[in-house]
Amino acid sequence: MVTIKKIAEIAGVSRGTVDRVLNNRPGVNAETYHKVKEIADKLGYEPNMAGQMLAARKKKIRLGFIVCDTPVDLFFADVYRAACKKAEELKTYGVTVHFYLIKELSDKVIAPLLREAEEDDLDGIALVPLKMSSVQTFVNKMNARKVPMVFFNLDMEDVQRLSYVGCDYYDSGKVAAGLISLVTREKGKIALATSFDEQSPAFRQRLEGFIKELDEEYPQIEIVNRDSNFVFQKGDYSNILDVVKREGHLEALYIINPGDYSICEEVEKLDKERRIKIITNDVNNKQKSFMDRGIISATIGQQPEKQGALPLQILYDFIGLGIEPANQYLTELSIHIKQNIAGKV
Amino acid sequence: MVTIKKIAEIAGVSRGTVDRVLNNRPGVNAETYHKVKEIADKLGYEPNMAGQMLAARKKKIRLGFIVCDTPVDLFFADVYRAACKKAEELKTYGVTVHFYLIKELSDKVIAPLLREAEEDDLDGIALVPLKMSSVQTFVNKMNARKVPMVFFNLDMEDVQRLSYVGCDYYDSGKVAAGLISLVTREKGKIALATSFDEQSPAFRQRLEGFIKELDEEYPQIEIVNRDSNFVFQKGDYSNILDVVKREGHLEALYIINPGDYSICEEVEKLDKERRIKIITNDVNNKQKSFMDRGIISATIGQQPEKQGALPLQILYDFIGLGIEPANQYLTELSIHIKQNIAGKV
DNA sequence: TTGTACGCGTTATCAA
DNA sequence: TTGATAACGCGTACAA
Repeated sequence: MVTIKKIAEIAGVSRGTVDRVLNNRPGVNAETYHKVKEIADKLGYEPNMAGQMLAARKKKIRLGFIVCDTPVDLFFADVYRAACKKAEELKTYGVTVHFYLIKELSDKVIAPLLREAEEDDLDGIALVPLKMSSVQTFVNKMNARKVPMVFFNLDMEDVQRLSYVGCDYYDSGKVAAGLISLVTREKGKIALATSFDEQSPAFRQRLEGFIKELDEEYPQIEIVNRDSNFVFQKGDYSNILDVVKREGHLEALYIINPGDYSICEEVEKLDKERRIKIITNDVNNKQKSFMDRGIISATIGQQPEKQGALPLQILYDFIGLGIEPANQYLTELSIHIKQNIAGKV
Repeated sequence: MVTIKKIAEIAGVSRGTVDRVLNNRPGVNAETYHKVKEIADKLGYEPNMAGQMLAARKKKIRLGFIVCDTPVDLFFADVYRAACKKAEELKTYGVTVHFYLIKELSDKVIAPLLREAEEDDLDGIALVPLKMSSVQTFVNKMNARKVPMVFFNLDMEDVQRLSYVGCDYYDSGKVAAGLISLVTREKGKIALATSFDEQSPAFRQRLEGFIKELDEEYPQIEIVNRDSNFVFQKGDYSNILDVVKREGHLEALYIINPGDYSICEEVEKLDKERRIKIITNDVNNKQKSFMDRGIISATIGQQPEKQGALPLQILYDFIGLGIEPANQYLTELSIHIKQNIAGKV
């Protein structure tokens, strides 16, 4: 194994010099720089993680994790849990993680929380870049301060960020289309439904991928409400139920953003013979019970554990160990049915 | 954070003594032992991994990884690849991994390979406990020598082993039943097919889980060849094809152990209208192409990467860091369709 | 510009 | 039975 010490011996310089070269720190003669660099490259130097971690403890890295924490956001509850676990693990390496819990999705509630985060002078931040003015302002400020940020669950263009951890929503829609093709045997009428979330463009991307895949691969499947009437308001599913009633033989329903999932029960009441197969997103206890009862047929997960843990790991690796992350880490679009959901919730 | 040094200070002894106590090494006065132990417990001492890893390099741990490597075993090719990657990673910690590649599944070929492994005097071994005399003998010998072993892909009862990494085949069969219920809309005729593998009881367990779940949850689905005629011989699919021909309207086919997958093409030739939905196991390039062509509808994966990497990690953690593993680590039964298979192969 | 020395936490070895 | 010390690889503060 190639160590700094070994390189120093071969190059005939001190360990300090080699360290300066490898970490691109100033104060090295150009000639020695090249000599050392060459040897290191040739021997294939890779810093030893154990040593790095041990040394990194002195840095006392402070990270922030901003996430919503409301009874209805079951997905983010899982994310939060995973982040807590990772935070505990990182303690050993001298890292402290500050959590900022969003209790309500309004600028009024979020703004003071983010002000707090600003003042805490963090070394790195993980957050969902919601399309809200308070969040946008915060992101811009942190960018100006050069504080590294990792986005999770949602990406944002035209903004400097270290990395993104989350799913590809367009592909998620395509997977939904594939599932619809399975349960319909590639033909028949189906419908769409979603709640509207102005803070996130995710459902639009899912919709796009879904329609694209269905049109291209399964032309015999007809979406009865593809251009209108698929968005329901919180608690009021009348327009969706009307569609279900109007169409005699609906084979399946893709619920993109189910809200609190009660729409599933409403649809089932209209569908005594259990003809309509419901496909939806994410995995949680409420869904699990609906699956057990045969109300939901399949669901598409997006690894909340990874979305909680990886951003913190990325920030630590970058700040503590100098490891550049990839531009994005896409979570797997896992398919869950009644039989393989047990261990997930 | 609680360190050995801190405990030593509080207890008024040296670090060496604390180390002896924490690692249950002999040569400590009973009284000091209890005093130190108590303090460590009270403060909740957790060994620092970075420190341990740094120190563990001196042990020069030697691990063995025994796996089959033939053109037809696509699943184990993925396992092997993952193990190689993990071995590379472990090099940093002073671990060398010796690979023993089984080129043919016969005692004649395997016996000398395992003899080699015996002589290499390994500190720990990862292998599939095949039901073959050469393997059984080897396992017993290693057990007598108290060499820790981790089994992957297949577990074995009545044998001391450190841990098992692989799927639950019974549950795998249940997931297959769930998929069959999806593609059939819970009714109609389906058929079974599998190649026979005497070295592994896996397909029997899958079969059991499949039938159990189908009988209990989906009584309207009929397995036309549930008691006979579902095992095909290598390259000869006549009995299965006869079943397909005989039954006019087969909705689906569950191929448990597909062999080289060519059976899928044969079935498709008989099924011009693409009525029969094929469900099978594992994920690889051959399958992917069949999925793209619509020949296979869905497949159930069992995380070959995890089966390759985790056994080595477990052995290192145990031998190098003294971390006791769980009794088993079940891999996820992931469902793959055309749309979410891209990144997997 | 370069070298030296210490500390991080754990383990092993040698001395007492 | 115990203590002291060196070593692992890295980062950095300080000295030259």
